[in-house]
Amino acid sequence: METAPPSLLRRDTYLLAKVGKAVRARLGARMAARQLRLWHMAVLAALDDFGPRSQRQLAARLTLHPSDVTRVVDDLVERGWVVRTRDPADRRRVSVRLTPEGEEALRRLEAEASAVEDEILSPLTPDARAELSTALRLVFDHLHQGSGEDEPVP
Amino acid sequence: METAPPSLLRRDTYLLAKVGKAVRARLGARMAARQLRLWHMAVLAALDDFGPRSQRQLAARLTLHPSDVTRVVDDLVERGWVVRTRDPADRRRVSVRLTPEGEEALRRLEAEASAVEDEILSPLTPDARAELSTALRLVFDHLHQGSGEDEPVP
DNA sequence: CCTATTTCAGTCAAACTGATATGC
DNA sequence: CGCATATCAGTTGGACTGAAATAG
Repeated sequence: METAPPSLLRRDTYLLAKVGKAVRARLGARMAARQLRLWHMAVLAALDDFGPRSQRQLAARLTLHPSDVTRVVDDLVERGWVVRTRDPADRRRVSVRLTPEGEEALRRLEAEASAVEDEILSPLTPDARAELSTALRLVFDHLHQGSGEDEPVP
Repeated sequence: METAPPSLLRRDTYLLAKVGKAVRARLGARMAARQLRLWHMAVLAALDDFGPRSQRQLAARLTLHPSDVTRVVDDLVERGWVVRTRDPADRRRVSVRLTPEGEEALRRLEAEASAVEDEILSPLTPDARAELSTALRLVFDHLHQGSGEDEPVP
């Protein structure tokens, strides 16, 4: 491959954007091989972590639009990986619950994610990889605090 | 904001994808305020680094589709930031050259990129930031070697 | 009445595909 | 003729918007 412009290669913004995109592309390709997308795994993971949730809550947790949660859950229901039930306490809400088959599917998808992770991060020593991990987590957490120019902090 | 599923937060793939997306979104928003997109800056940077190039070469350097290079260069010509000339040696090629105004524009865009970089990476110490930078570069370079299953290497 | 949740239909930009015209 | 380059038109999947239907 022709090398990219050096002035861009020196920019962490460029590298972060490109590496992030590559991660999405590689994991996305593995999901696509199973006729799935990344959001399917995210929804399964959320249900596994949090237990049954309404679609509205899933949307908030995953920063996914509610109208898209509907479609993703449609697919998961069709595969028998989750079940929808009306919440009796508040019949507007649709509670989504993971099935045992859904758990198994999630385990397989997590193995794919681990494989991509190992592949992408293979040039790093274990130490460097651990430091990258903590740095990314710091940066990620910072994104969702009032730090940006958009949200005021109480 | 509601916190994301812990099992995803532990994944470097998730963090990389999300941070990368945030970088693109923030820088993209600043570019949009100038009626530009990220590719406009990338093309300017490539011309500044490499000197005049054909559109085909720009596409290869930036991993951008040739048909999209045409449109991006259209915009840049309209602003007087680049000029198109037929290559006399091979009249199929369109040589694109940066103008002085284009250089000035690039300097301004680079300042925006630096601002986003500082904002995003602000939770890191200078040492941690330097290590992140080298780690990202290692990972990025590794992406474009035969390691992936997608790209054949000549 | 007003708000919350889900769902559906439509929009919009980004990335890619295909076809064409031109020149090597 | 084959192949490369640039351009144009069209397609596709992702993320968002707006409105309707139902329930609190």
